[in-house]
Amino acid sequence: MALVSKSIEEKVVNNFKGILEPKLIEEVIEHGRLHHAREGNIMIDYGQYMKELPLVLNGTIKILRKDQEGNELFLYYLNGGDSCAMSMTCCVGDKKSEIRAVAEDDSEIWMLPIRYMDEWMKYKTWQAFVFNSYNARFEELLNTIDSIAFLRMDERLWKYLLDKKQASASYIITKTHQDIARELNTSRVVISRLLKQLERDEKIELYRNRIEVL
DNA sequence: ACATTAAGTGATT
DNA sequence: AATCACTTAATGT
Repeated sequence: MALVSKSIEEKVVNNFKGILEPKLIEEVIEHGRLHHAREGNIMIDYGQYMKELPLVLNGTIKILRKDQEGNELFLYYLNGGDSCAMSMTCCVGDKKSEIRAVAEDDSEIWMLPIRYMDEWMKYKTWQAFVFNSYNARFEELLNTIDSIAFLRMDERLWKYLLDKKQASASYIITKTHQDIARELNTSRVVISRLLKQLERDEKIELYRNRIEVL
């Protein structure tokens, strides 16, 4: 236990020091377990009950929801140091998940049994963490809503590329036009055309299965 | 060499 | 912005 978990503990500490008080971090380490998600793994699915609260250590988790017609709609990304506000509500209210969480890259997640959600409210830093998680997600959601409601597709696409670049900390995005089209709920042809235009504007470079943001 | 899949494009709505 | 119909390019077998 000692040798193997040492580095894992360090990861937890690194992600949450300054956010959670030392005493609480000890508890977080003691009661959680490491979950290693491979790229493409569905971690939480629609209608599933939440029994653990995920704290993302590294990697990127993509949060999606399904609309009436069954189209998948991208909501936001979770990165290291983030938690999922949706699962916080679900835990407290014993509700089913409204969202699907998919690992965008290989990711490490620290899973905490939900019963500690309540117990740890005695920690001021935990209260703040929960509150801030809500706030951050809420703001991201507003941004996403704005972009759907008010931005034209070319702006949405550009924003998507920048988001994606940010989330993966890389200029290279390995996705097909079809993949992107699905996430933005449009057709591949439209994405191809807009990407071509972005390339003409020298904002990106296009290759097969790969886009480089300049 | 051939098949399959990704991407590019004009025309139409 | 969506769809169709078709072409071209890249990749796998």
